[in-house]
Amino acid sequence: MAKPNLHTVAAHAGVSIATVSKIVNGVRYGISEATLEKVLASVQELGYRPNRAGRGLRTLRRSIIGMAIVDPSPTFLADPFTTNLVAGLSNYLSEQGFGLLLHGIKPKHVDASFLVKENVVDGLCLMLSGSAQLRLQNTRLFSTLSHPMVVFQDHAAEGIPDACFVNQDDAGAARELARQVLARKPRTALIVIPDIFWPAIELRLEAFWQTLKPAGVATKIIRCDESNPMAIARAIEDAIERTGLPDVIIGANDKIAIVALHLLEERGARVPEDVAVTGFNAFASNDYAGLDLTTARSPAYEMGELGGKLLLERLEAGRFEKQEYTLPVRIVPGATV
Amino acid sequence: MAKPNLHTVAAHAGVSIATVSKIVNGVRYGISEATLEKVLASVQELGYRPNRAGRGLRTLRRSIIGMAIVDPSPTFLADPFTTNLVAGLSNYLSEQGFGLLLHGIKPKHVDASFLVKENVVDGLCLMLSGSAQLRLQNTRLFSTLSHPMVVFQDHAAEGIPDACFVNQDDAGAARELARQVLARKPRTALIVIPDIFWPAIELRLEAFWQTLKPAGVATKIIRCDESNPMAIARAIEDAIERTGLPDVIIGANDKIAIVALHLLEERGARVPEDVAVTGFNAFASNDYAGLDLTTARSPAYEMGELGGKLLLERLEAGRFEKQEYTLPVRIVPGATV
DNA sequence: CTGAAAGCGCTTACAG
DNA sequence: CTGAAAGCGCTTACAG
Repeated sequence: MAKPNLHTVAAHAGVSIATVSKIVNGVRYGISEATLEKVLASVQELGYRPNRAGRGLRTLRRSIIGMAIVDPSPTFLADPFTTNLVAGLSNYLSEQGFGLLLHGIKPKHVDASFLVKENVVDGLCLMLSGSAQLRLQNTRLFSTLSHPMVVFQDHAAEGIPDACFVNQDDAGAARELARQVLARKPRTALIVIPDIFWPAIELRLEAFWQTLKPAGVATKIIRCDESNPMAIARAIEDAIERTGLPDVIIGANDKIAIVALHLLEERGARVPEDVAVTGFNAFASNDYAGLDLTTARSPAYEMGELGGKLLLERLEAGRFEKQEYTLPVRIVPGATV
Repeated sequence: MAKPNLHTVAAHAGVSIATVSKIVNGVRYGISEATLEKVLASVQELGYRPNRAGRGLRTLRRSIIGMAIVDPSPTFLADPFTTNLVAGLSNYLSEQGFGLLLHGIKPKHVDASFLVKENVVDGLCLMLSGSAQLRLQNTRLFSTLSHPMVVFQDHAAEGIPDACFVNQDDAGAARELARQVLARKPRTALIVIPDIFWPAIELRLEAFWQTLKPAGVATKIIRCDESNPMAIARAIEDAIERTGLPDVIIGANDKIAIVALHLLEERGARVPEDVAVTGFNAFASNDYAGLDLTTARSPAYEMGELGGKLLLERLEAGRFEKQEYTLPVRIVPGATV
């Protein structure tokens, strides 16, 4: 049996499609009680559900927001930051009757995405990995689509109109963590970051560096494949072999810090007496490690909600009020510094 | 500047909209070389992107699949099982030019979801928590929408037409884990499961029980809020207080097993000599714990891909070929049994 | 090889 | 209070 449409319902109730349309859309003025009841009964009986393609065509609004996550990994949702952000965004949009079209895209294939090639959404949310240059290039590409955009974890750039940037205060929290570390008067520090470029990581790195350097701390930076705990451990081991045990190990995120803690335990180094350790972007999922890590808690879920809110307000108002928002990141004092 | 449509492009190229439509859709027969070039140039120059609402209305196909995750938690994406499944599904659909509309729904609010109230998608993927009765009720509700459905981690039921069920072999893997545990000749076992109802958990529980019971193992089952490591630890502590240290602790998933391992270490119990421990649904994200846990690796990503494939084949063929698929779950031998 | 025309399901300004 | 009609952007069978 074919799906009922406005005509089916109108015929069943003995009224015009215009009347059914009004009632289905909640218009109640200028509708007689009798008609209302008849139509509502028919809708119920036939199981009518409005086809969004029809409404979308008529109103040129589809009530769908696209979320493009540009990430080289197929498990682009693996990171709890992404997961929490998407959950916050999706829940907010759902409450407002909007759908979230989720799309993980490889950095090299952005132009092949149907979000780019076709006109499917009312607005776009973006989260991009890659070097600043590649990110800018991809952001420009998305911006040619003339959809309002909310970009997460990146900073405003020239020539990106109708966009709003939503960040967490990576630099501020990294500075604060570094300051706490400095209280231990370290002489050497090892900063461990992922080999994939993420803008937030670069910001943290910069803030760590700018705080430790002037204090005279000899700081070394190493990169590793953070999707693999073995690779993280090997990278840290290597660094220790070469330059000895540092006074501090700063993980660019909690995963890295957790691997560092296990490795230090194996080597019999005391934390924080011999080596202090910090993480970043704490999420509930890390609590299972049972480690009392000094770290910073990410407001990823709230960022998702805020991004959704800003995008829907933009759709309403015709423009973004502010170009950039930065959410505070709370330091989680632990036992590792 | 308004978005270009078929008319804009047709006017620019000096042809009819029918011709532009054909060319944009890749039709190449019966099109002269000159026309092809002219139109392609106009498309390029104007930055034309077909509006899916228009095509969708005409073809009654929207190339969008809905994924409904019925979960009481707002962070419905927190579990790595869900995350991997969604990534596999989303990637498969993207490759085929389909979009994934993601929607986390509270069990009590299913009928308020726009996936239910409106006609937005070509097909539906479902993942449901809750008691068997509540799940069946919600599955029935979704099935009244007459969309083809792929249901993950649940079993075929009466009165759900046009649906296909995709599972992992929870029972088989649980039986195998229990058998390995039995090799240690345990007399007592503690099974720890989440207090939220998930069908997969029930299946594992049943399989553990059916394997341990006939072997004469005194088996106790406790429930806990697995979203909170403290709550897990407290529940296990309580059980140990009451009935002493069991010979085996069986976690319904890896999170629970990891908390159990930390707790046993604190108590000075040796693993596996004093207490053997098993987990379930291992994912890369758990490797960071640095524990060599005996567990089972979930094919969640592959389940997502398979679900997407089955749904698109169903759209093509008009019906599902098989009603149920069960993917194997590989045991990961560790050092905790 | 090309285009005119019908129609997918819906909303809305307007006439009655 | 109700409905006829136009039109959103597109595809497709058909005529030329």
